[in-house]
Amino acid sequence: MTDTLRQSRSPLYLQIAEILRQDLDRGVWLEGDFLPTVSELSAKYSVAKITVRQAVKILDEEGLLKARRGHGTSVLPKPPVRDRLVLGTHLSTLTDLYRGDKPTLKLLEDRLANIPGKPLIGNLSKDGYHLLKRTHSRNGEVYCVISIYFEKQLFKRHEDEFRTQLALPVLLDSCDIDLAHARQSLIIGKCDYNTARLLKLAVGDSVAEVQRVICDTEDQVIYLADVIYRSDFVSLEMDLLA
Amino acid sequence: MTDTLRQSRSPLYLQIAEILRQDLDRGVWLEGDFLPTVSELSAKYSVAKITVRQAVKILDEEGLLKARRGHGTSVLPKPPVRDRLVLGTHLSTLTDLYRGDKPTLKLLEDRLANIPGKPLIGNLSKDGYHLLKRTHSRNGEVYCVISIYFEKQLFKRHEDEFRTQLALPVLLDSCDIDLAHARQSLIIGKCDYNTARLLKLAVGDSVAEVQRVICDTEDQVIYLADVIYRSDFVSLEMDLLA
DNA sequence: ATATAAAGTTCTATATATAGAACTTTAAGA
DNA sequence: TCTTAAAGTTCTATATATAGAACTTTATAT
Repeated sequence: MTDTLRQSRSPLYLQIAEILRQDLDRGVWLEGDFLPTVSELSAKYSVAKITVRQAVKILDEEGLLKARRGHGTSVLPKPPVRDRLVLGTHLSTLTDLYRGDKPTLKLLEDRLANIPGKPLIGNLSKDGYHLLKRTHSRNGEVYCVISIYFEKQLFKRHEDEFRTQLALPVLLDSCDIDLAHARQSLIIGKCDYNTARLLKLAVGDSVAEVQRVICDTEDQVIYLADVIYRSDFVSLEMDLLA
Repeated sequence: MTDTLRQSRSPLYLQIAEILRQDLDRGVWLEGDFLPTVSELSAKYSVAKITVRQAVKILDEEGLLKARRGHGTSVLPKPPVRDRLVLGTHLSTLTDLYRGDKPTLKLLEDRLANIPGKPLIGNLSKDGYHLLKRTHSRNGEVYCVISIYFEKQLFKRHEDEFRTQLALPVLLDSCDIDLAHARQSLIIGKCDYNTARLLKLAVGDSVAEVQRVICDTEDQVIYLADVIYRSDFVSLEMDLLA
């Protein structure tokens, strides 16, 4: 049971920690149970006891386990699970996501900019775009970095609202904005250095990279958001027969 | 520029490699360009030259760069990008995904089983379920592990087809199957040991955990699939105004 | 042929990861 | 109080990660 573990460049103790974390999560052991001893785990995974001990130490530090000499390693009560953000699959549900619980916004960039790359749909405005880049936090935790490109004229008409509120509710609630097409994409990527700093992650940790594009009736992009979410914060759910 | 890097438990050289890989991917350097020298990168990231050299070696091994003494480190042509699987957001598009390019199936388990946990929607059949667990491969690469639970009576009626073909096309094309509700969820998780072996990943690597549930008109679950995709294989795209 | 530039190696050094064994400390039961 | 069980420490050991410096090798320009 070591081929896969030893082929990885990740330290063994981190992998063992992850295996144990997942076993805990899926209920292999319940609160109050004892894990197999360090010696047993060492034999099971064919690694040194110090390696298991280091792994257990991490989980101890995370509040999942309690190791005590002369006693064993016991399972602590599961910490309350932070709810995941359910990314809506319709503009209205996506927008509703924020009505109840507005995150804390922190502005990072506020300037004229061109949309990088090719959008999912639509054509780019010749007037250019206004970029607001900011982080969203909830309970003190930064959970996403969002770069929003507003079509310049649109931005001018709603500047005060866009600067102070979440963008999608503003877009949907404004009578003078004609939304004709909207698409969203998601891929799973890896955190880069700048995003790692903002999201309190390590470089290479997984993130959800989401792009949302909204076009008017002339198929012009009026809103484009590139969002990097911490992967542990998001989930998606959708009706396959809608 | 080292706080974030040194707070991680991941070896520095792996993080530097990831930073460089992402810079390459986003076009900071193009084919034929030279990277900054090992000394320059060492200074930039405040790490030893041997650390940078190890990072560059990984990218050299991946075919992204070519380091030559007396010359520098040049950028090689990007390897062809493997297309991501676009996970449909409607049953029909999801099913069409497979019509054109059937993956290679490898059976892992084939037995009576109960659906673990609570499904997204619907009620569980008292008759129980038949489980087929298998891997899907494309071009020799295993890209997902899928556990499909078929309602027992349904399975009996279509056993030969379910055993040899992809399940969703069978479900949709059969006249005697009444699909009333279908939902899909996705979260981003981490690879466990068993899945790591099957998907040729390391424990802890990111994966997409998808559940699809289909119910009949009596709100009974007739099909439930738990799928673990390699995160680099999947993408989602959806119409937000559908 | 020579000089310069840059990767790569060797050296000395410390820190961390991992291994196995022996020993110590703590906890709990008899 | 004693015994047993299990975590934790210390020891010896090797491997790997990381650091800085000096040196070597290779490639290229002059």
